[in-house]
Amino acid sequence: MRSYREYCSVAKALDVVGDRWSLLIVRELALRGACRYSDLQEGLPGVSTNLLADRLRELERADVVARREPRPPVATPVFELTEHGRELEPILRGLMRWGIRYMVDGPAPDDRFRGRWLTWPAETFLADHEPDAGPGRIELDAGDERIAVDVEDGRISVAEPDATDADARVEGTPHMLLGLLTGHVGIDDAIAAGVSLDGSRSLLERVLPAPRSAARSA
Amino acid sequence: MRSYREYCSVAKALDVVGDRWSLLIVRELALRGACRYSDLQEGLPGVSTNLLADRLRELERADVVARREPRPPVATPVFELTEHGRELEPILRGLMRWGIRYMVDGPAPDDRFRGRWLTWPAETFLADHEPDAGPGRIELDAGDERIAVDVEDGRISVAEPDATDADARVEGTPHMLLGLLTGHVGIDDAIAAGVSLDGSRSLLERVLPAPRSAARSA
DNA sequence: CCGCATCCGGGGCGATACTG
DNA sequence: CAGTATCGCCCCGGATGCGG
Repeated sequence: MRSYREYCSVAKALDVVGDRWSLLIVRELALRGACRYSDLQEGLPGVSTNLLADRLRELERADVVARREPRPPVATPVFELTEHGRELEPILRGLMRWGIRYMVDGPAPDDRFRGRWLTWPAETFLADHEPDAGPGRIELDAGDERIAVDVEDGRISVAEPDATDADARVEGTPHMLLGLLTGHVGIDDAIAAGVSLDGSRSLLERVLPAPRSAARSA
Repeated sequence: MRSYREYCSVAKALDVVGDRWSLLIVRELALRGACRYSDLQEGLPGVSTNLLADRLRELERADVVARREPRPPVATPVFELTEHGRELEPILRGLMRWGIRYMVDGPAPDDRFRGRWLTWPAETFLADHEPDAGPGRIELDAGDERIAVDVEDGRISVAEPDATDADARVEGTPHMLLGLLTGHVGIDDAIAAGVSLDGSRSLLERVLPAPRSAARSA
């Protein structure tokens, strides 16, 4: 991008990450950790391949992204955030929270979705309201890929689902799952709208936020 | 801007404020409060008039900016942030802090500057290290416009300079003033580099951060 | 197959001129 | 003062090619 040519720190930051796709590339690297070029493509539906290569180069030059060439057995380079790049995460989480209002009405007809994008909403909006109730795991399944929400000692963390079987499994559309996480949809309304809940309902109730104005129960 | 068409809250936020100049317009409105079209032009050197008009329209549609038409005696419309728009301020402050690293080497030859852009750095990096020492005011003058830093009861706030005369006045290049605020330049080095300090040096020392690695004293 | 580089078409962007 | 109008240009997007 052309520089704003302003001696202002906000403008300088945007000179570096204000380009189209740049912050979404950082989002993907922050959510995935180190990953390959094709992983980034999968997590950034809509990006064109030349743009992705261009941005990665620019971000590498600006010390936001580092490219590692693995040892000979593995041939494909791996991209990851530098420490400086990782410092963008709170800003991205801020944008996530700010943008929630544009999500509550559901996706546009041709919006793409990846389950991983629920990670920050889960960590932001969920809370353990019964810290003494012991650990538990909730699996969220929005169709394409699942995430695991771990609840323990008053803390919420998100992991990739592994062999560990969850105490509760919630399956539904991205719109409904996000509505549950943000409190815009209550459990009963979600189930009425097609969400399926297997396992411990009480574990889910333990972490969900209090319903917001738009969420009425039947 | 074209939508990213991703059902992700970060992407949706960038659909709204990811356009070129959009976040800088929000910066200017956050720093100034309600102001006129020409005020925005003055605070956004480099923006073209059609872009500014376009962005203001888009931001108004997205409920980030509100346009008020004053009563007949005053004929010119006034722009201000909505409540939703004001919620971008912590994000902009985060970008400011993140971008500081691109400022420490000084401005590019053709960078523009406005004194108001020192407001957030002052509020971020200064601190009252002697909360019981009584109130004081420091005026920062980078040539084009001044800002007043008020120190009182352990708190730092920035105001526009008025008739109140300051206890200390610091005058110098934007680069040197920012270096002082961030701790990259010590007082003595700043003075040696051409910064002029009138009034209470101790008041300045009371609020400046501890020098960072790059700041050596002579 | 993965990781890009190249090649256009279209539109966002930048600079200037102009008008109520 | 507050924009609108116009016109290039270059960035972006989509498709394709191609070497390792």
